[in-house]
Amino acid sequence: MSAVVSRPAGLETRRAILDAALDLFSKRSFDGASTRAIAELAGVTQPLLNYHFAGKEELWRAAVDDLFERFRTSMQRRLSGLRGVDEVTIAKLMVRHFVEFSAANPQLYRIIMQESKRAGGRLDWMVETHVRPMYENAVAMFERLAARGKLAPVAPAHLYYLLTGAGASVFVMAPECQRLTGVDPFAPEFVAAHADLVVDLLIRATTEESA
Amino acid sequence: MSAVVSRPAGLETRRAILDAALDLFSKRSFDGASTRAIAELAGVTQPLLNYHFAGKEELWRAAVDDLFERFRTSMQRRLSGLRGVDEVTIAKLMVRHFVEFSAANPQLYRIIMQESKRAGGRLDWMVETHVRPMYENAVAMFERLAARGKLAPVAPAHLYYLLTGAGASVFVMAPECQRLTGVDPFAPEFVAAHADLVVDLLIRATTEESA
DNA sequence: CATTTACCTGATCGAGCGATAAGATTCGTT
DNA sequence: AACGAATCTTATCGCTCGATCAGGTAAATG
Repeated sequence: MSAVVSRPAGLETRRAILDAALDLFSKRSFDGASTRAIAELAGVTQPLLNYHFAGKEELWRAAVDDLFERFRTSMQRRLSGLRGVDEVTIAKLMVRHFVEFSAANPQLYRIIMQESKRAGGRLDWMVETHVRPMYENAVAMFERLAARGKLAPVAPAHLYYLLTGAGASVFVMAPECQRLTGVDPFAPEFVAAHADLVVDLLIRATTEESA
Repeated sequence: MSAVVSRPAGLETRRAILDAALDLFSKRSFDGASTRAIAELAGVTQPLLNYHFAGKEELWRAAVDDLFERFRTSMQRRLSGLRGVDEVTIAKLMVRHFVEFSAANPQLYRIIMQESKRAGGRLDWMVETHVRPMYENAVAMFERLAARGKLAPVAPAHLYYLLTGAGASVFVMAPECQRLTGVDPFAPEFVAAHADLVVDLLIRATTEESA
């Protein structure tokens, strides 16, 4: 029974709740993020979450929907108007965008990793609703690269987790990285260098070079 | 006030509690794993956890100690008696062992990733007690490889998170991998192939080959 | 055999959890 | 200005959490 949003104040509040929920769900996990903490961060009272969303689980789903939607649209925007461009270049752009998005929105892979550790309803829903389309895009990219000899002919499961793990882990674990190495992984130069590394690792540079 | 363990039954119970705690802490996070659930999985009653350990936090620390200790000893055993062997071969063995250990004990990187998302006392303790020594070993390995031209001269923070993320993520996220791709990442052939891939990615094969 | 002490359990505490009910308030509509 | 729906709050429910306590059982010790 999510409310019929029809006034600007309601939309703003919804937005604030979603942002707070993403922050706390991603850092503290589903169980560790209390609805009271989310409400406080959003600047509202706790029962209001149940007015805008049907319950904690549905708030989580709405927040995850919002985050994946942002990833999809940003990727589409990045790749729009590149119809004639070389496929290897497009693949590099896709990988680079994934790394950059993971740096700007570490919540995405924090939540994915959190839920992926344990079988259950939330994982099932997330995989079928959001992860599988992402995965199939990645697999199609792997196949285009393999057809051009730019990728070892390995099962896509290896490449997918290799790529996402290598590209997103630093940002997922940013507080540890900061404390362990003294380096801020969100610094623009670090993000750029990391994206370069991941691109180079995945796509063996042979002769041509782009982006 | 951890008890002075001096009878075999106590040691066995301690072991069962630690195993249950590792399983649930790693899958459900610190907050999500209730002491009652841990006790039930260990086959004991809940107040017994407070007899053997001073509280939830200290149980967590004991479990994490145990896990890192297992990693250290298994790595030492793997590398013992290799004093004269080529350093590149040793590096490959280290990376391979890391991947294989992450497959056999996904709890390690599940817990590391969980705690690394959020600054706090548990992260501080874990980094200074366990992660930093591991990291320094890795950095020393990177430097030996770079000195032989086997590694791009990149800041160790990049390489460390690249390596660990690429090597451990599949196993951390095994339930998702199973559902998403139908592949069981714990199957021996998958583990071996993944280790090969990570080794090849990190250490650019030039001419020689070993292990 | 009696005593001590390590090991373990049942009962229960206060605190925090997610959720709901009832009512106040705000704002677009007429 | 008045009405009604949308928005938000205060108070409170039942439940589970981690922790404590008093007591029971069993094994090693003298």
